[in-house]
Amino acid sequence: MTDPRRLEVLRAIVEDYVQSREPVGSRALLERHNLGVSAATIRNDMASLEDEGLIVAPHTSSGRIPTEKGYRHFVDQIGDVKPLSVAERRAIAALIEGSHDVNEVLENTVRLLATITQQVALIQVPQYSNATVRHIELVALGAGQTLVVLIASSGRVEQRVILLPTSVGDEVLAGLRQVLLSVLNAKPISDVARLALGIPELVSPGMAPAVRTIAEALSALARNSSVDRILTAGTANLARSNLDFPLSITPVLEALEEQVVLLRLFSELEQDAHGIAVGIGTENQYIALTEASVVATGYGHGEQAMIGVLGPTRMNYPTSMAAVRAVARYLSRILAS
Amino acid sequence: MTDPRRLEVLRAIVEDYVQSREPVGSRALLERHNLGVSAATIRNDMASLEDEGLIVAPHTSSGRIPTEKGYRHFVDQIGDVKPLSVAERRAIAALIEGSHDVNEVLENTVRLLATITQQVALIQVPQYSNATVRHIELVALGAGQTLVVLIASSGRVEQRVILLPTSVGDEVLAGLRQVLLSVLNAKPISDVARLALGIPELVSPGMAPAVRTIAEALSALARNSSVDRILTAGTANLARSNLDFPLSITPVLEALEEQVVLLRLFSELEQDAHGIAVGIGTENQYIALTEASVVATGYGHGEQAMIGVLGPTRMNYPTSMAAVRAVARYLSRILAS
DNA sequence: CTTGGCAGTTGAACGTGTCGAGTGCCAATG
DNA sequence: CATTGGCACTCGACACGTTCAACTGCCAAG
Repeated sequence: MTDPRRLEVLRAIVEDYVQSREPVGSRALLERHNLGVSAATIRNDMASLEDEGLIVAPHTSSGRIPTEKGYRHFVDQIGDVKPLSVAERRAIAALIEGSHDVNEVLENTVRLLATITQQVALIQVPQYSNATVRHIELVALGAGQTLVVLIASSGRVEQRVILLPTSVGDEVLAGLRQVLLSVLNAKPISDVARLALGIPELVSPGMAPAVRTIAEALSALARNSSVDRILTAGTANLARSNLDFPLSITPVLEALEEQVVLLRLFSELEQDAHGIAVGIGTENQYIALTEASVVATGYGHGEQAMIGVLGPTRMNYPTSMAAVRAVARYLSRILAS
Repeated sequence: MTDPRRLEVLRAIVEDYVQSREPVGSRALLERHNLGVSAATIRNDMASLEDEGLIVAPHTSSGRIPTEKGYRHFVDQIGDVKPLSVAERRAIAALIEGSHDVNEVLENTVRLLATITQQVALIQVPQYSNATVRHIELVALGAGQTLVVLIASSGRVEQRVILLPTSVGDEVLAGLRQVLLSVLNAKPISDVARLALGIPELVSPGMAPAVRTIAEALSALARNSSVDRILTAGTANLARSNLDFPLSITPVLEALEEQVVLLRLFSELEQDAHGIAVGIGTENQYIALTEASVVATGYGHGEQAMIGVLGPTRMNYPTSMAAVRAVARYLSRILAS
């Protein structure tokens, strides 16, 4: 399958089908693209493409639509990703730079990506595996309830309210904080759970139960802090492509509410030569997403996290790839500054 | 309209239509409910109900379906809200009690409510308007970046990373923290913005610019902290009731992504005698939600925040009301402990 | 006020015929 | 040997007509 004209025909079929959502026949193809050959020749090429499983005819006498394999060939064939329009790039710059907090940047970014691609956008909150403990705070809330705050060097803040077995005052908490910090400060987050175990032995026996409770909370927070999260935006766009999900968009919406599924989805993708990963239909392992495609790429320091869009298999891949890549680049730049 | 039989007929029509999604005729009604009268009598009653605008016939010769006004009568007519099943109540107790953090409780609760009602669930994060400043933390992140953390007595934690005009070390930050706390500690969150303005004058002129930046960040955090948020769950359930939204579920999904809309939706509801608020169709001001209904109730101290479900106008009101009320009660109990 | 019956209405379902788009194949051609 | 024009054939979409079942509304009788 190296015949350049056949590749061209495949490309034309994908483009037309993506736009019209209707099977495309040989004649219609001729009208919209000047391929320099007659309809009959196209038909022969189409027959070959069908033999190779790249396109398929829904019914005996109707136009062809691309198969997953066809989309895959189409995507692999894309030489260079076209840049975004000036207006789009300006919108990206304006919105991203207008945010303060890291979280705010991510939220605005994912909404923006959803808007420009008209699809569901996903962004993984960056994980700093080498983050260390920057600070620990204990705050008495009254009635024995205490707020435990763990601040990581990455800027991530985790909090939890716990109930201490013995009620303690602010000054005691301040002392405890010193003990905790002496052991944990500047230590890797990943070591917190282990180190926290030994802390109760450092204090007076009377305080040990309270400290044990706090240590457990810190372990949980540290674990939490190293758990990935994924933000989504534009789920409403899914409903618009209702017709593209033969059965229903329900399973897709359900999958979008399951962080675990999305994380696995991202982790299973492999980036191609352009640094963009595309998962088409059943290439995505998760059953609910076998009718969907994902376009994603890494961003940030060492591409530690991913950003991407999710839509129907019949999606405009070039546009999505361009948007995802452009947004990821801007985002990386902002985060690095 | 005080004829008890007619009310009974209305109730039967609503129940049947909610279950079958099909216009209900006089004969079908007789088969499913023993009303003690003949079909002809029912027909007369139906004619009266139609005159009053409580039901309507989609086409000349077809069964009747309830109008919004009909649903409203139906809901108002509900005498007592039936309790949940033992299994359901056990599930609520288990899930809610298994959470640590306040936020975790809310997240689990809203997911649970979505599951048992098979609808979209919404929960407003409680607002403590009388919350005070419990703690302020400044953490140097390097490269002049500083993390500002504001902890409220409500347990809410707001954070933001800022860029200081002059780079300052940890020990200086500790001093600044003392100054900030001396002014703001235990003050109402609502006063932070005003009080923070005067702080730069309390420090040496050299530090003033840095402190001004911090003060601005604190103002923003305080403002943020008194902004309501709404968590949602079960959006996938919307897709299942696709047929109940004549046009499309797109506008509804869009509305669900807009916090402002949801807040206004909640704020416009009025609770009835049972303490449950029901907004039916166009009773909801927001255009995208005029085909939807909301069932909600307050929870927590003084019913400061609301929890509820959103679904098609053709929803099972008694079940939804029961679930919302039960979940709200459990939640209030947990939060109070 | 209720009831049985009857005429009238109407959307849904189904079968039929036509139309257009598209394919596959084949012989002819450069 | 790839390409081309032509032709027969297939099949879904659409429009149309018919039938069917479910209702309603009304009326006269109980």
